[in-house]
Amino acid sequence: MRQCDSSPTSARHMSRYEPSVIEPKWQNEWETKKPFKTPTDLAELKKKPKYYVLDMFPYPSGAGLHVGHPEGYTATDVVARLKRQQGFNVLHPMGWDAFGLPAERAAVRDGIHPAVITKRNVDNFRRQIKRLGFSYDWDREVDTSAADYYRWTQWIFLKLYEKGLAYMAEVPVNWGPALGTVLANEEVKDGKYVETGDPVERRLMKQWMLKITAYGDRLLEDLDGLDWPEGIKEMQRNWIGKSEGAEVTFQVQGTNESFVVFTTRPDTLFGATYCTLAPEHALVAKITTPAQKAAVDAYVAEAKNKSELVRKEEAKKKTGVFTGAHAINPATGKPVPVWIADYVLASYGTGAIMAVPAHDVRDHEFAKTFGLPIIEVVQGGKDVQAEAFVEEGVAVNSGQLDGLKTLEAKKKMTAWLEEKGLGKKRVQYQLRDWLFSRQRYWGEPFPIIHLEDGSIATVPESQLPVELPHVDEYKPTADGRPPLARAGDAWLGVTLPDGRKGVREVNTMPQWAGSCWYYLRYLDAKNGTQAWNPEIEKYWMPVDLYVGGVEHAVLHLLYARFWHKVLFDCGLVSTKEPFQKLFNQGMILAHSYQLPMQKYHELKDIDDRGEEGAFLKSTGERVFKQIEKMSKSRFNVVNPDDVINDYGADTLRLYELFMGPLEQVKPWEMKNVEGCLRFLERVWRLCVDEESGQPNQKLVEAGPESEPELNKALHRCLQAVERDTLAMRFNTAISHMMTFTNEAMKTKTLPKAIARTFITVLAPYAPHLAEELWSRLGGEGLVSIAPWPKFDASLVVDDTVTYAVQVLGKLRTEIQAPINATEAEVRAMAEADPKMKPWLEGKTVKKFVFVPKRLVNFVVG
RNA sequence: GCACGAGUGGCGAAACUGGUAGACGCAGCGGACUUAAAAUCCGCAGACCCUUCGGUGGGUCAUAUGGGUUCGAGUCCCAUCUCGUGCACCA
Repeated sequence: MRQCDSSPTSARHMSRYEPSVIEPKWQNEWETKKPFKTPTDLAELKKKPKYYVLDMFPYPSGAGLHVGHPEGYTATDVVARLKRQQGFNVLHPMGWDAFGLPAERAAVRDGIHPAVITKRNVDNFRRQIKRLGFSYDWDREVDTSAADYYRWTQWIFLKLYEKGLAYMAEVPVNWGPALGTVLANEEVKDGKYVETGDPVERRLMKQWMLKITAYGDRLLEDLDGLDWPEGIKEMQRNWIGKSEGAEVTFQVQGTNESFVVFTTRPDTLFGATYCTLAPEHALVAKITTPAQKAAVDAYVAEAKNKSELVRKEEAKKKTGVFTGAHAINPATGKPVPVWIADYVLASYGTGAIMAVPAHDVRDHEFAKTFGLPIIEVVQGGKDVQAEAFVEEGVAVNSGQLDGLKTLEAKKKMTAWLEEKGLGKKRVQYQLRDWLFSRQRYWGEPFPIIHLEDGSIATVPESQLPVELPHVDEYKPTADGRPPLARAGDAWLGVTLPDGRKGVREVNTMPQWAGSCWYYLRYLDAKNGTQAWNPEIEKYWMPVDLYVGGVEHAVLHLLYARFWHKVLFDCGLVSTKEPFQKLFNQGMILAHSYQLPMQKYHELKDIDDRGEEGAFLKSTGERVFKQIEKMSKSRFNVVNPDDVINDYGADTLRLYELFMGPLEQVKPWEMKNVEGCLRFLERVWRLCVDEESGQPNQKLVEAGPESEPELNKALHRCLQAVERDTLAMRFNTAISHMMTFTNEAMKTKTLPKAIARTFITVLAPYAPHLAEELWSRLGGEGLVSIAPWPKFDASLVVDDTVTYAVQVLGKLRTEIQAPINATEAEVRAMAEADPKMKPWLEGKTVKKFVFVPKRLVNFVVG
């Protein structure tokens, strides 16, 4: 840790680099002069090109920030500052995803209103974030739990409802009888509530659903035009899970009953030797023969009770029971047995499959287990009795399909099925409709009224918001209705203008709702009459750069895209996609110290002797040192407040980015933070004489050409920083600034023009230090909005370059050659080099490789 | 099991479309300044071997492992191992 000379009498003290003095000073200056305030006037805006840089806004938890949060925020801030200096109107806002479960739990526990808890947390988050000196336009701050925000969330819900995309359905939810409430999936493990161990059951409840499946195709197709990491796009594609195939109807032998299966391989219908229904399938009870009833009932009951864990463990072995019934294979006309098995999922497809053991791994295992026939219908594999052949091939044993390749066989069979009325083409998605209601207090109320006659009325737009009512407690009611049911009749009861009476919806929306459109509210955050002004929306959208954690790869990004497309269809936004470029930062890990018995210890209790190992100070016991995700329970959370107290915000910002590539997972090393501080101190000393506090005597009023070599280094630095920053390679951008500083240390004089230009370049990364030096060096106004310097292309190239001279690909010597030397000239120089003599003497050069400005290679015989 | 990503000095990492591997920083070592230390400044630094009075000169091996393509591979291809992340019988 840094040793500070705190003696007030020391002259040095007053003139050394003191982040704790200059950082609040400049933050104050920015706060009052508002250089980062983005114009709201459209005419004003249109004078400049736009750039919208967005951070995924945080959920303000009670724990406060850890150093992982500001990693992405620092990256976007550097880009925002650079773009601003380059003359763009930059939109760079911050806000709070403020509804959510933790605040509600705390409210139930302590009897405090969740709004109070949330405000406390937001205030703390804002304070911590402000200490890093980010250039947010704080006048656009949004809070999803504020009534003037969720008013518009409700308004968008009405749009969804009007388009028929919101509907109510009976769906299974996690019901905790002991708590009288519905639980989130994350609160349930092994069929028990994680906190108390009370059992949780699946129960059907009437819930609001959003028809995201109606947008499945567009959500899939429009991924192609986005500048997103390929991995994230792939995860979304898998999540949507589009597969094309056919539905086939099977008649149950000797009855009027039939069932429909979904298959992606209609070409293998001739090989379907049995069918399998999910245990939950409605037909199971009807077709089971009396002889099999006991066994089937037992299996169904067991499957119902099987916990997730048990099913995972048993995933390898196939279980199932014969129903006693047979179905007719429509292709062969022959009866095949109908089984039930829990490897068939009720929730996917039709809950029934035709089993083709020869060409499906799972069906093959099942057939082997129960001795069912395996018939090859696609040629190309090995022995299908031993192993399923799942690839494409040529149809055999398939009547009219014989000899066709898989693709044609699929088409022909589908056409045949359609012609005979036995089936049809079908596209199946894994994507399900979105369960959109929660039985919670701390969320957006639905603008919905349930009328006495059972119909649904919406609250008119003019009467929004439907505000959260006051309730005596934030728990469900005694009879298990959501907390909003505790609100009095004054809130619950509604009489429409036409005299009809009804009751308000008591469910609330999920946390995702607010985050689905916050990027639009930032555009026009103060608008009291519209969610946003359409002209302003046209100017700013789409988001040019969106940075956040990979954990939101699927849900948040898919839900937001869905809403955006609906808004697009309503003519309310001008782009079909909200986020043009997406970048995921990697997680920051930290060392943790753990005794063999799993107990974690804080760093302050540890004696870390490096290679020797780490030991517990109190007992001398050896502890394991490991690198893990930061978490409270591992005692390895690094708080940015502490880092700022010890090193300053500029050092923290720099280290966040210098650690390594932004997208990579990497460990926090306190030791390396010091290196960043040292760099900033060097920059300080370059400009300020620590003895006197006056500008360093090295600084001269001369022009940049008085130190030509340094000027070249400056322009090289300029070029590299601009290029690397815009490519989001911040770590190398910083290293180039370090290299320039090292050069500047060596020269006799430092022309002020050079120093000022360098400070302008440093400004996006270490803005407080840059402002202070800028003002001390007589810069005009704030460096944060000073124009970005242009590098001189003629200065970044040397007149001579170093050529590597290789023989058979191995480096033998180096030579200097003029930048535009010809191949023949360079070859002659290389051959003339005395060091080359032993390598070339008596050899014939079979080939000569010349790579301009880089190397030559003699291929000798 | 499947999908995706990643393996480079003691450590975090650089290396543009195949072209001098290890920039920059941390830790380390030597020197200067100092009564001394810290800080600072200057310098050294992949491993091994030969050579030299020497801080000289030179060579070999090195980017997880084994092959391949190429004048030339950290980078491209094949196989294997390890780690991380996501998904979990999706018909």
